[in-house]
Amino acid sequence: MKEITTQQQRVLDCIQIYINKTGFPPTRANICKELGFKSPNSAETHLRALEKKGFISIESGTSRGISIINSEQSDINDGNSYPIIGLVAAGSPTLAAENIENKINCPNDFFNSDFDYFLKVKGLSMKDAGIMEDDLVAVKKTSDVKNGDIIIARMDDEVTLKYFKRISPKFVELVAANDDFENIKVNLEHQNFVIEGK
Amino acid sequence: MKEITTQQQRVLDCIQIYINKTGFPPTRANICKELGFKSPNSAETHLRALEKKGFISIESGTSRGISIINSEQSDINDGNSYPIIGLVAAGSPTLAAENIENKINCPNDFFNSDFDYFLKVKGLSMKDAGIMEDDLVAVKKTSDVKNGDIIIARMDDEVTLKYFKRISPKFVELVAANDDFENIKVNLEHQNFVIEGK
DNA sequence: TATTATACTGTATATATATTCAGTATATAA
DNA sequence: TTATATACTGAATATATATACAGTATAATA
Repeated sequence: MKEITTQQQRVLDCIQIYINKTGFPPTRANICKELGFKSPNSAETHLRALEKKGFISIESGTSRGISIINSEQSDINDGNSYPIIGLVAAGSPTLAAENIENKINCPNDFFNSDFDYFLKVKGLSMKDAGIMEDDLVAVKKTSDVKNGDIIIARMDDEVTLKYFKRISPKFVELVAANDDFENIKVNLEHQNFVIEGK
Repeated sequence: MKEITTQQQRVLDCIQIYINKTGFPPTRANICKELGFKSPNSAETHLRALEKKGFISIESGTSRGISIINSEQSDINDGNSYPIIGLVAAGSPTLAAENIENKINCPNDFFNSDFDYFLKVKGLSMKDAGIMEDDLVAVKKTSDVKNGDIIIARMDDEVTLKYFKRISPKFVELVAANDDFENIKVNLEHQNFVIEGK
């Protein structure tokens, strides 16, 4: 996705607003009126540029045949959509937009409601807790965890989903809910997150 | 909102599907092609009827100027949205549209994927299984259950969420995951459903 | 019985709309 | 310096599209 100019952004916003307001995309003339252009070709060239850069797609020969490609771009978080994040590879920043696989739309008064995003599970270390590969877990960003919580733990550059067990003020054990996996004892120099299960 | 005929419903569905697929509403000709009509006026008259009944609004003189008024009404299950159903009152039909509280939108390749709807939990009888009040459980319509499954059971006019335990070919015990609740032994004259967790 | 709503085919047409062509101007990159 | 991208005006045109008009037929109302 290439850079977008301020004018192109205005046109893109205009399209989104028009769709939100009317239910269907604008014509070239509509865009001109909204943004004060005096020639339909002004809109046309902007649309071509936006299409070339991948922000919209234009159905040729079709009136109002504009559709916005990446809805994430124009996504205002209204509290009902949560990002789904794949378990990231070594060292990657967790919440960088690149790792967002998808968005899930939830009425936010359901579930226990207090979570920030979904995480897609890789591996079967939590099998016996009913959490399987590719399941989604609702994750809340926090470091306030207690024994028995299922947590997302990051150690150096590895991310895992385990039960939390504090052994001493300085040591913590991460317990897998699958006998095939070993438990891990760790010192305390990592971030971690609480979780609500699938 | 007046009654809708089956043909008008087909047209309404067609509009919704077209919008989902393309991002903009169909023309009269588009509708004709989708539904096999041979005259644009067939679509036109249905659109007028739908407008008169309040299902859509039509912007006069505007190409593709159709917008659907109550998006709940025209909801086709495209595989990505599941109804959320409140625990119904005594004896009510479970899947009647009236009981659908809301819809949740999920990419259907997530979760264990094989379920039909969400059910909102009332009461705390499954507390110790991590299922709290107002949680959503993913429910699959089936009667093929085995011991240890968490099931939705209907007995006469009561709906409950319990562990399933078969005692004998004729008797079944419903076990609550909360010591404050009593287990229930039942004979076999009820429907039941399997479940996937919170 | 007459009327109204539904459910179409078929034709015709005014106009809404996309889209091209011809310019002007500015800034940035090769 | 010669492109290339951006950012417009203004006019022209082919066509996509809404929409009216003329029919036919069936079922439900009044």
